[in-house]
Amino acid sequence: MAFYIDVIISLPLEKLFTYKVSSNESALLKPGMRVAVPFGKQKLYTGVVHSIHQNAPKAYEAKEIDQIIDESPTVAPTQLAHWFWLSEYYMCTIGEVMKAALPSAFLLESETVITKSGTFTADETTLNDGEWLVFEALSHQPVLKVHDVMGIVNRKNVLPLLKKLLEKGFIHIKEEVVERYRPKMVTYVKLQPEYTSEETLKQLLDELQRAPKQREVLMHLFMLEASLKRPIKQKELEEKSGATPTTINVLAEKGILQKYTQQIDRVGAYNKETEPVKTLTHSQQEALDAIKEGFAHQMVMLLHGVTSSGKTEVYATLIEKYIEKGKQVLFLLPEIALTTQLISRLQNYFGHKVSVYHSKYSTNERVEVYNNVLSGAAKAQVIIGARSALLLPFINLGLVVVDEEHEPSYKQFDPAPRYHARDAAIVLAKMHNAKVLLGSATPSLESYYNAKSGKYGLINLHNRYGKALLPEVELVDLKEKNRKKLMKGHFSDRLLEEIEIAIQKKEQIILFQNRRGYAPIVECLSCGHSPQCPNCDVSLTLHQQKQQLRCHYCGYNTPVKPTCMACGNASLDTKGFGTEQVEEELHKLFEGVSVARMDSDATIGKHGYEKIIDSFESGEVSVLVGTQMLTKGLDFKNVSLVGVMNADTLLNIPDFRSHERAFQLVQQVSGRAGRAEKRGKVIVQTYNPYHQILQQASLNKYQEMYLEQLEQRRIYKYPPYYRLIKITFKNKDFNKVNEAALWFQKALSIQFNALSDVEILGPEFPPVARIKNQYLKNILVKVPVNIQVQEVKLLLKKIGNSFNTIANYRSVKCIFNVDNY
DNA sequence: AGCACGCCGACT
DNA sequence: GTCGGCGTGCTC
Repeated sequence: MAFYIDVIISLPLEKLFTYKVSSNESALLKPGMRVAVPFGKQKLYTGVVHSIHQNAPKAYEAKEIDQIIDESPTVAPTQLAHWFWLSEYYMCTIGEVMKAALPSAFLLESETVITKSGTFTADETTLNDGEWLVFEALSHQPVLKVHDVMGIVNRKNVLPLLKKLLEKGFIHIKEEVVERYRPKMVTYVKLQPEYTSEETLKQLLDELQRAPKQREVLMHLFMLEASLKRPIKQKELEEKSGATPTTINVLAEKGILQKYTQQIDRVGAYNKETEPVKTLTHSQQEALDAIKEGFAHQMVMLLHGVTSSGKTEVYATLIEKYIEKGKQVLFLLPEIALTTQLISRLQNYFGHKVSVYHSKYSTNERVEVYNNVLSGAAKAQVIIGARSALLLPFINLGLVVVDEEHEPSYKQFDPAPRYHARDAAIVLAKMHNAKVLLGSATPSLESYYNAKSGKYGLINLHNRYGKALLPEVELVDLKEKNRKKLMKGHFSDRLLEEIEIAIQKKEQIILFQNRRGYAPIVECLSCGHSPQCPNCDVSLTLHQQKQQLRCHYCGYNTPVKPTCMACGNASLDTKGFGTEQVEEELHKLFEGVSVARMDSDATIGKHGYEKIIDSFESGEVSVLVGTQMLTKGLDFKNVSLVGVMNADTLLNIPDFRSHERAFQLVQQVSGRAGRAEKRGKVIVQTYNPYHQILQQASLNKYQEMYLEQLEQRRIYKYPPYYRLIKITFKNKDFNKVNEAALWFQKALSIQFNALSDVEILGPEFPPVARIKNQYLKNILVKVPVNIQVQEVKLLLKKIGNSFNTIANYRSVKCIFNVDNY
């Protein structure tokens, strides 16, 4: 009896691959285990077992697997099912899901290793230059990797060269699989037991009279042991005593010191005291009770709670209940780096039961969290994480909390799978029979609609915590202020007055401008030329501090020149403004007031944000200027004024959600003002003070906004009435993109003639039609909710497949983006 | 995706 | 004349 397994390989390929296994192996294997399999000519890849069966493939002879990697499954059964849902719903391959879900250390790939042939009799004169160089290199180092060879001959395509060398018998080539996860080991030092008595010790120190350095090391070791009363790391000892590793090694060799290593968790355990969750206020308790009651007959609950209403405590109390039941809890956040405050609050409550997971973690750190979740370890009972935490191997999920449910960063855009973490979490929860709590001060239209239509439960929490009042929002008409000459730079008199007041009261200020750099456009007043990115269809943004012109799409940059590059005149001007300019104007207008800037330019490194946040929190900085990232979950007690420098940039984004987003953004930034007893003040500068959305945002009229926007969505055929699938075509050749997109559109309209309710828009160029030298064109497919999207997707796939068979379009990338919002 | 096979231009 | 470019096809 022959046994076979179907295997997922982390490549963008539709199919599963079938391999032969022995009956012994088939007994050992379970779905979700990793196997190393030969794939293609020689490479070994990591595959995940999908199923074990006895159906021999008919069209080909199955290869045998190389080896079984796992003793128990790396992918949990529910997780595997969820992978398939993701790949189907978001129209990507199962391999792409696998690649996203497994930490890269789990994905072993073989590497070609080149060694010198031991018994060569070949004639060296038969070698050409490149071959000679490689051969030479091998006499200096025992092994070479393909990558090294590329460096040596300074060429990319080196495989033919290696093949020649192999044929001539100069080298050996073999494939090696390396385990990439390395447990973190730390070396400790201690005194050998025989020297621990006072007598022997004294004797020892005397003996070392003539080795002062070694003696010094020992003295420091005693001191450290006495003061710290715990094992001493070799690193610590080196630092404290100023000794080199050699000195310590000598002592170890002499049998005086003993070195030993221990495995260390990278994801540090939280070892501070925890404290009980704060007692809930009356309205918080009410909300919590309603949520619990709702969960009795509803899987998803939406908590609509104004900023500062204390949603976190409600979450925490609920989470506690699920921990007590021994369930795993997933807490999703939009962008982890900015939410250190929330994380530390939750860690404060749940201590070592909390693990954090996000994309800034190294692959080794990820492996540890992954394994902890898979084994159901206590320290990973509560997972706080961004989008990708959803892909962890939960085995016993009880609750998912999605905080700031409306945040667009929950949707993954670039590499497939292009999933929405909130939606995918709901599906995952369903598979686990778990509950989902969505929370937001400004719920997304889709979620609110689902709540209103009874698909989700809806809970309102409309009292701010304590006595805090909602801030007063004032809309300032920039048109009028300009006319009356009441502007100083980009500041209106009203904003300046309020800043003055706040500074005098020693209160803090946040200014919001959703654009980085100094100015988005540099323009020559003589000839009208403005510097463009050579790789993208955008103007270069001026960054005054770095004296650079930068492209925000591809990272291209060039030094600022004092004169126009086209006509040579020194008549350069800027258009528009960014955070840098706001910062600069502030310095001029308020001398001696400390200003900090928070945007992705100012926050380099893993802890860049924290530094800025800390200095603002401590009161060191009085004014914080920043982009989007300011709106996310930051709580500052002493902020009394929030200024939105220019709200129009939010309204003019060409997207069907721009109004909803503008409302959310104004509301969210407003929420930063006046958290404690003081009533905050928000100044929104705009050229359209009578714009509905700004009016609604300033008066806190969510309901009104919701109904109005919903009506717009109905009229213009957008979610929640229609589902959207965006198809993007991408190629470096402008004409090819055009032709390909047009072909696809034609094929679509033929297919959907019968189902005339499906709408096809485009092909159209996006606002930025070329990025990194790739031209882009989009087709938007709108599917009314009464039509099965699944069928539409199948049709799209079919068209996509025939598209790929057309030689001329083959090089054009065709990307499906389901729910592209 | 990656990699091999296969057919055309710029160098010895 | 070869080396090496990238278009085409396949991977169990």
